[in-house]
Amino acid sequence: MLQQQPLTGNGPSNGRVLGVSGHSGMHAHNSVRQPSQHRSDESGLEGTENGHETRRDIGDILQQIMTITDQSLDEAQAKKHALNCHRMKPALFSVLCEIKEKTGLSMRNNQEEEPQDPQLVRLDNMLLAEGVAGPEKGGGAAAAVSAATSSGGMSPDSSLEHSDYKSKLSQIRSIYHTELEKYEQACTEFTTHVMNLLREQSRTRPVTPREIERMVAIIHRKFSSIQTQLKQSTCEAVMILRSRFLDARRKRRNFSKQATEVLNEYFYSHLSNPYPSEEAKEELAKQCGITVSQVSNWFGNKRIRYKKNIGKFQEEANLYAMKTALGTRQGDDSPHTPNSTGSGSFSLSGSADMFLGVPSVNGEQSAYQMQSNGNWAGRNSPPSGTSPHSDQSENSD
DNA sequence: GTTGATGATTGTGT
DNA sequence: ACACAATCATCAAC
Repeated sequence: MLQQQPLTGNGPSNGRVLGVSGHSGMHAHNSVRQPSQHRSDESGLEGTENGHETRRDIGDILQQIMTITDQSLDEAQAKKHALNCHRMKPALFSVLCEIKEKTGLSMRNNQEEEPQDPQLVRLDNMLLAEGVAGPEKGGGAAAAVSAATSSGGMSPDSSLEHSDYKSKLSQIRSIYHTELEKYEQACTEFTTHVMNLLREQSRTRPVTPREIERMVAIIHRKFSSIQTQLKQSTCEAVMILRSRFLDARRKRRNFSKQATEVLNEYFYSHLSNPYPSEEAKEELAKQCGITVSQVSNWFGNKRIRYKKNIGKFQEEANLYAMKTALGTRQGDDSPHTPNSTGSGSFSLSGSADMFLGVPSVNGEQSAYQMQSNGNWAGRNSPPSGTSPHSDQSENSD
């Protein structure tokens, strides 16, 4: 790039070689003019000096630029001013522009506007959904809470947990916003600083608006990657919080005694085919104050556990069979039962009654409720269509 | 603290 | 989509 010119050590008298007025360029080590050269043969760019002279002149300027950082602030400022006023400056500037154009093109190809990072979009969406990002006091948190608890019955202390959750969430939220603000502020400050620098530099070297733009974009990219990290850790914090407070599995609540009773009554009174239809599930859910999916879960668990250890459930089965039998004889004293036993074309005859007189504990007696393969009889028929609640008067009141 | 009960989740099969 | 089976995580009694 820059070829160092041989220094002649000719002394301060050559200081005005740059044609710089006043005090600048007076130092010996900056004077590179050869004594053998005559000013008269100068031609070249301005047409007043010859080629040799011009080249050396350029060399002088470049040399001065190179050494400008070694000088004191005042000296450097003075030199800068001198350089700006130098007659060669426009020419040098245009050369620099040309070089820049060439290198700039290759750089530009490398980094055209990249598509938005999908991960960042996901993070943003999540933070928005959780109520961390987005408008203040948004319904996000509440929505998240309700979404998380929709699968389970609202327990009495749920509101207390929610307030705890909310306070923790808002804590995260405020930290997130503070940090974000800090980053943004730092980004703005740094951008301004860099832009000022570039503007300053544009006096001595070509700095295109596009270059400034690119520099700003680079800065923003860097800062946004930091912001992404912030978002990521915020998301993690929210997830942990959620799992801690809202995971239904963690906050399992036993169903009320009454609800369990209703479910058990249905189960044992439909033991031959304990697969409630969708409507029956809805009805049971309503009666128990739980969701349909909880009813499904309960029946799923009950079937499997009953099947695994019929003996253990024998007593319970007898109890509910008795209840059901009593209920049918004396009228319905258990208003919550699906009450399918009354005209049970299918249920009672095949289930509840039998328990009253089948004491065998090892479970073999139940083979006639279940098929030999362990499946319930009727399981293969369409579950909902053949549901034993066909005759039940669900809206008994 | 241990243990059995229980509601929920997950993976698999149909 | 639903059921089953295994498993997890919590509750509740001791």
